[in-house]
Amino acid sequence: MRLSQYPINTAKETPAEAEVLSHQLMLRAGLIRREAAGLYSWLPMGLKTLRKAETIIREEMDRAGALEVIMPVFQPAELWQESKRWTEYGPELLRFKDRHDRDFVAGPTHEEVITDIVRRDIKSYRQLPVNFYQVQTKFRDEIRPRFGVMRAREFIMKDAYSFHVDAASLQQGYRAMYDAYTRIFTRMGLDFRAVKADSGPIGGDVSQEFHVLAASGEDAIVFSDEDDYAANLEAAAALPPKEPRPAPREAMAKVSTPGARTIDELSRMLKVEPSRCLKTLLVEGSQEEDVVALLLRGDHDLNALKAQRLPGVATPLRMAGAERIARATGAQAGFIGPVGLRCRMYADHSALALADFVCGANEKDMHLTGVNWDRDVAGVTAADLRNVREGDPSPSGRGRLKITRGIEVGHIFQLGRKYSEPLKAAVLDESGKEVTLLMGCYGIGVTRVVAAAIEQNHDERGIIWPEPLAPFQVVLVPLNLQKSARVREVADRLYSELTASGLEVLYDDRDARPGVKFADAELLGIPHRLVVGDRGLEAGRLEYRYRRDSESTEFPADQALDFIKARIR
RNA sequence: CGGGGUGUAGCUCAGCCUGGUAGAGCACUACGUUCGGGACGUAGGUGUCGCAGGUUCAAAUCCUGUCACCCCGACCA
Repeated sequence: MRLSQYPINTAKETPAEAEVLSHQLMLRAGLIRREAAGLYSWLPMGLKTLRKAETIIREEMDRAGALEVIMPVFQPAELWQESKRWTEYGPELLRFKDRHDRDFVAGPTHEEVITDIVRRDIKSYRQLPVNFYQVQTKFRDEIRPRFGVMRAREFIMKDAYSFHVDAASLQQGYRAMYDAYTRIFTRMGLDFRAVKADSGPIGGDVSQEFHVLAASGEDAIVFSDEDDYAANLEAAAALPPKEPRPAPREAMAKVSTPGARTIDELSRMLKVEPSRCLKTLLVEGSQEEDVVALLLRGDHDLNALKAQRLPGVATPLRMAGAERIARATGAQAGFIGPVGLRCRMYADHSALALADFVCGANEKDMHLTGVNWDRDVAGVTAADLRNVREGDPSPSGRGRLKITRGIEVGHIFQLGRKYSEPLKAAVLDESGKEVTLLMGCYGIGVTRVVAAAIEQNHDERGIIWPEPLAPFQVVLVPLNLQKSARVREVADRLYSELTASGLEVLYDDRDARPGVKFADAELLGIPHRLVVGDRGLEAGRLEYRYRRDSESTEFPADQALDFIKARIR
């Protein structure tokens, strides 16, 4: 492609709307253009990369035996009513009516539609297992779209759905997708990790996420330093401490702690480590006006997902308001404690291992010291309530946990009968008996992958595309092209040769100064740069530089094709 | 949705407090010089000052409303 015929608009300045690096670079490089909150156009250079990602995904899905389909973006409400998600999904589901006043949704995902297709077309176990996939625009009316294409409202997803007669087949299909995803992200040249996940609103039993590792990632992921255990922080189990709880030594005493509303303030005022204080959080119960107390060590954080799974706790988790707290305890937040509290109480395993601890006295400006379980507090249920921390023992039993950050680019689920049951997708088995199908679903955020690739691969000059995703493999930079007949002749010939040999070459034949061309080549992140200049040609040499390198190398001009080919991939 | 903030040229922003001719840099067009790391000169085009109402002789500027967008918290590929 000749750059003179390829309108690109690179910017030196960072647009004010962009917060994260990938977003800034995508705008500066002219890959995308924002149309409205969370809605983006993909311009030619950006689309080239997007298509490369799609191609890798298609090849690997096809290789895994999945069949490509396209389903409608807009879906009839009836299907969503049948699966109950019409009411369960919430405001993220964009709903609208057509001219006949019929209800529709803009598809955020396609479990309902694919299940509808399968229940009508698949009648026999002999047609199973089967896996359908599509690469398609999805719409989720995110409360707050941000980070550009990373969390947009409209985005492109590869979604796949597999159907099975029995659990063994489902596991096999799931495993095949796990392997396909591993190949996909490996081929894309990304540093990624598969982690145990929470299933969220899609539902189901088993699920794993694929994360591209990047310091700016939105998710915390944890892994063992000794085996292959890895999980999303929100799904990582915190093991109970091994050491038995020490015996009580102190008597319980009430102390005045004016204004000490946080663990930090309390810890400073009483000169007690946060780990010896008890944090008491009141959350709304599932019954009207009910509250539930969650008890944690002062230095630990509540894990909302774990908490909202407990019996009696409202879903989604909501902290109790000031009025409810006052009604339940007679005090205000900051001075709550389990002693004498009469609501349902769950205590984290580590909190239960404390002896002689400090907690709120359910009285303004008062705390209790020397508090002990059983002796002073009764009726507490043990539970895993907290987020794990770096250094905690791994739930796998081997090693300690490390924490890093990741961008979720893929998610695979074993859904079981969550959709096939309500939508009545069943086939006859070999004995002529009707069996409800088991289902798996598998998603990749294609547009997000592109952003994640940049988030993981950039420097102060711009994008550094992993080669499989780069819009062009080679950027050909002639210097003083307009004046030097020799440069033009060599560059034109090189361009023809390289292109004819199947390489994707971006030929910067603009009438621009060298600095401009170099800067754009680096911002755009083209992996291989070939410079043609009079200075080198005097000695019969060309100059080559790999985008990640800081130094250039020279080589004989007549060996360009071999030289480049040896360095591709 | 709650809290904070911003809307002025394609982009980054100044001007607003204290009302009186709408600006700078980048980008864009033409010409000339320059040409191995984001050049320079000359000339040029570019605006519903987010929108609507109000106050005033006069509003980018003051007042009211409204819309959009961005940032911080609960969701997801």
